[in-house]
Amino acid sequence: MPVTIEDLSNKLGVSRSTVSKALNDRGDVSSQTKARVTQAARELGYQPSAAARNLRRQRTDKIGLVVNYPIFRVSDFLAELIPGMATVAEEATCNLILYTSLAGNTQRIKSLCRSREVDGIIIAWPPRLSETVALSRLLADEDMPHIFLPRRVPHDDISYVAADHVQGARLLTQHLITLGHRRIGFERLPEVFETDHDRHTGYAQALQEAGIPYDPQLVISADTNDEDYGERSFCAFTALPEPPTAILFFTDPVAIKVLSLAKERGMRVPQDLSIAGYDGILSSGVTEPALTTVRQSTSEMGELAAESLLKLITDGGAESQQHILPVELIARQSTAVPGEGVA
Amino acid sequence: MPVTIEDLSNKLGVSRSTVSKALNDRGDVSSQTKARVTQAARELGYQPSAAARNLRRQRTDKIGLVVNYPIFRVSDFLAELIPGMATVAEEATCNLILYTSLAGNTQRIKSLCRSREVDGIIIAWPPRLSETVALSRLLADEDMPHIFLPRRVPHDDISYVAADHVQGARLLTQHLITLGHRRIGFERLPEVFETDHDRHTGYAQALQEAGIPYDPQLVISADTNDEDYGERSFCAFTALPEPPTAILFFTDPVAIKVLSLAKERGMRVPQDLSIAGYDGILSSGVTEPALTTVRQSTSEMGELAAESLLKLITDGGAESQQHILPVELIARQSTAVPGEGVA
DNA sequence: TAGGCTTGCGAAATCGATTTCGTAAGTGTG
DNA sequence: CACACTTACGAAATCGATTTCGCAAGCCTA
Repeated sequence: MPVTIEDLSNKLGVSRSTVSKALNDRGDVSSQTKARVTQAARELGYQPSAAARNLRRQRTDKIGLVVNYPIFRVSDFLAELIPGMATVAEEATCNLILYTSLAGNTQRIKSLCRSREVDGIIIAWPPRLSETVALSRLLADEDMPHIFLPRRVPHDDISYVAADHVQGARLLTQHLITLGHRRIGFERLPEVFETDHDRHTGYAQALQEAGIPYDPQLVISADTNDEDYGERSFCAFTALPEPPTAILFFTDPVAIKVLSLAKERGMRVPQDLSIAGYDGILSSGVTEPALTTVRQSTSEMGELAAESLLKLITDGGAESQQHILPVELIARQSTAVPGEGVA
Repeated sequence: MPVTIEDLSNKLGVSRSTVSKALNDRGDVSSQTKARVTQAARELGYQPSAAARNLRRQRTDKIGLVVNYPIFRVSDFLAELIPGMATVAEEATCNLILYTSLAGNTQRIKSLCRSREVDGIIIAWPPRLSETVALSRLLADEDMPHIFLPRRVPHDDISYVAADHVQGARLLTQHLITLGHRRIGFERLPEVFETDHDRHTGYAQALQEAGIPYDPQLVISADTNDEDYGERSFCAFTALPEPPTAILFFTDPVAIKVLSLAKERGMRVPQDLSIAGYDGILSSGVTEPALTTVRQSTSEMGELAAESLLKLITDGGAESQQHILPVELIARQSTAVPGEGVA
């Protein structure tokens, strides 16, 4: 049995209240007594019971991360997200609890709130906007501080951390235009509402800035019924009467798959076709050719989300936390001047 | 304020004890009362306070994962490990708490034990064997169930989950021998005691089985003072009077780095040199040439660790859990018949 | 009908901390 | 010297559940 505050108070001949106050700097205790208590606590290796403390304080110093496991398992998103998040939390003497089987289950999320086993929740799964809003309302009703990730939410009162996808798509498109491309294919993923919308905006902006007319034929919506949608998008692009000389795919994994697909069909990347991905996953750097992509710093996103949630917790959610992180273009060998190889 | 058991008992006109017993199937309650209580609990959305329950039950239904963040951040190890682990835990109505800043800090680990905020601990950082043993003793003294990952621990009373590295290195070596290699370089990493030892055993076994004499010159200990040790190992191998025709590197990231290094020096892989990695990280599949490697299923490891820890918790640690998971050879294009390219 | 047994429920103790509030001793002031 | 005021401490309430134990009512049996 671990040492309790009672053991300490018995040993010292003072009351439990005094011990507690001494250890928590509550004033109201003479400096000598405090010294004696501190000393004895160290000697006995006293550590307050988390459960007892949580119960009395109505606070757990834990934050929850709700993730959608099947979706994130494929990428290294979690690997980058979690450690930074946990580390930031720990700097505030808080810990991260993982919930991998709550995504989409409103009932169980409500239970989590009522059990009060966390002080706040980070939601990292990509639901539709309507679900996001409904969920946010639910959590607000339960007085549970929360923040969404990694999508922008177009509501003033909902907190989120996201990346600047307008800028991301814009940078990629500009990069291709600078290389001399005029027909640039753009893959859309309408399920991912705000992200898709933002990227499309950035793509259109870059075209307009360069005076290139927007051609709807070059914008193809992926059909995501199964995992192979990348292949179908690719075929749709190449089947065009006048195919693009460069294509922006929605994610790196898809672009990487298309890389080998193109090779199989005897198309050379980047000589015959420039290809770009999105996200900057680790693998994108080691393909042949290495993939041009946009990197969003997932670890920063995690850290910022944790910080913001901690603020929401302490401030009582006075003002919502909305953060858009800058992204970075990583130009590599999968994009080049049309018709030419790498320099 | 959330609904408490008191609210429920008031509303129903029964005592708190009865409510608790009804909801926890403690017998001692008539079926009608139980029905009324259950019904009312559902209506009011009652969920017991985690803190109160933890305090009384002396159990939290939480397990801790202690990781060494800086080391694991580079790979996708965590991304594969954590979700499976968390999911298994959740199937047993348990959750995973992450600790990223405890590795190596004995004092804080002891505090974690005494605060009793978790029922058991999974330790996933690669300390020396001596540290592992000392840590295990400490945890045992604190009555804290625990299990180590991902290394074998040569002590009967210490629980761990690891991969079969004897077999892993053996498979790789056999694969190269089958291709016709006779001079196979082997990179050692002596810090990683058991793992290094096991792999070396597997390497030596395979050589012996094939009747190839063991040449100590072909076995090079990496000098891991900085991150670029892969380059130094590679140079050491190529500087040999009679260099190997194939090299087994200790990890995939190192092997991948060597892939580009070799290319820079005008060596063709696999025609001039076969290269193999170890671990089967995601990136290993997309390099050019794709990397031959040994895959250990990190997700299975996580799941098994969680299961085993849960057993240790319920059984009171009656018998230690020691598991060695099989590994799988993934033969790809970075290895080939010496002098020849891919088929 | 007395005695024993089962059934169903509630009062109270308990888990281990924090926090409120009351009070005795000491200190300073006019 | 009387009176307020500060200082240091402890008794007791509190957080919200679970668990122990005692008791009353109903039932059965001899």
